[in-house]
Amino acid sequence: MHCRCIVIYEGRAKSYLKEGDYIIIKKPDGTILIHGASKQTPLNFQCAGANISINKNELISERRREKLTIKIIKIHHYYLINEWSNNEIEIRMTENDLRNHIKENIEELLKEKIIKIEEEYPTKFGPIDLLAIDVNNVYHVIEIKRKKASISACSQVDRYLSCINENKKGWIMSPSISKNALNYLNEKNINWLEVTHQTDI
Amino acid sequence: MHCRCIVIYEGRAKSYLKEGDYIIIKKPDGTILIHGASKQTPLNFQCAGANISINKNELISERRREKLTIKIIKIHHYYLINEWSNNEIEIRMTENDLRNHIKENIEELLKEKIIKIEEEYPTKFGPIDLLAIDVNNVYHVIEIKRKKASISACSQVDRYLSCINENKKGWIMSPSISKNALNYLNEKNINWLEVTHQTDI
DNA sequence: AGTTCAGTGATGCGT
DNA sequence: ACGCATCGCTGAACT
Repeated sequence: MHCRCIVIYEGRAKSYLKEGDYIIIKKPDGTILIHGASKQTPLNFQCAGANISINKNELISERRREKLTIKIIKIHHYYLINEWSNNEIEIRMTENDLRNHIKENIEELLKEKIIKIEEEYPTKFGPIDLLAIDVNNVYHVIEIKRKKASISACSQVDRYLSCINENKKGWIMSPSISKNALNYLNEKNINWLEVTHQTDI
Repeated sequence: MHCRCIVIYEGRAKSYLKEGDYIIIKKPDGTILIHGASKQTPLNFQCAGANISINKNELISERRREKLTIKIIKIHHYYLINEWSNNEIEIRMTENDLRNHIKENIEELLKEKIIKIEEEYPTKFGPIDLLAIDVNNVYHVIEIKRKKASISACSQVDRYLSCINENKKGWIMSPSISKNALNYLNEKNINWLEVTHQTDI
């Protein structure tokens, strides 16, 4: 629907969208999107599962503690979508793909004989992406990032290392790493290894 | 536009969206959105700044190293948007709002006489949300989160504290905090203070 | 229902 | 450009 309207939101935050001409999309699952003439993200929205009611020229969408109110002033165009697919998209080159690739080539990457490897190994500070134990009983704590690793990734490894009471070595594996992150690593017992996505799949 | 199509993306990742009936939105800034019948997020998209070309029944959008290809099979409905506002949305209850509130009430919150306070104080590991210096020359390093603080917020404070060579005290101020984060705080010289948003504005 | 984490995150701001 | 932090992040998986 293309219309002139005002949008008010109250919930996790509060927002006010002043009168203008916007595109409003309502999906069968209760999702509402209000799009302006630019940007990928909607100006306002309501997520799936909302209950929609109409009061005169107001469209009200409520969901848990969130309320979206659209005051409709003039409808420019209305279109009802009869055929609308609900297919999922297939995505590759995710962190998971990279992790599988690293796992399969772990001995070559670490240049050690590995006797055990665990994915998402739980610690009290969160799960370690890959924990590899080598033949000398050194624990390799590996954090994987699908794109450039930043300083927060270093802190993650740091926290995980503090949970391991064995001989240990920290690793960040990513296609690239920020300068600050490298500086931080140099002050800690953590290593960075460049890994690339398998794009030929 | 409502149409039957197939969408292929190659860039930061790769994706394939199988033939189906979807809603395609093209914005004046080059943004493209492909929406399925559910979810708030688009199935595929291209961000602002892309160049669009048409080759027979294929719509190709290129931007830096990203290429989105839409193979159009059948157009069910086409609508050209003539009046489309580019207004911005006003949002309140953001982190910035919370920071201002904390800044105004800093002495009451810290229970100290404060002689100097800085916002976004720069360090080599990033900017400190609020740095308050009290009458005893203790540096209070304050990290603010608008909602539940997680363990990464603790690491942030930890990194910032390592940049201060004075008597110092670390703080996280947020409406709530995760269990893991509290565990981490207890092992460090960092405090958590519950603060709430001013919702009456 | 809460919690945690990845994401083609996007977006904005600083250097 | 890169680096960094926020977001009503969303969505998904697990508890």
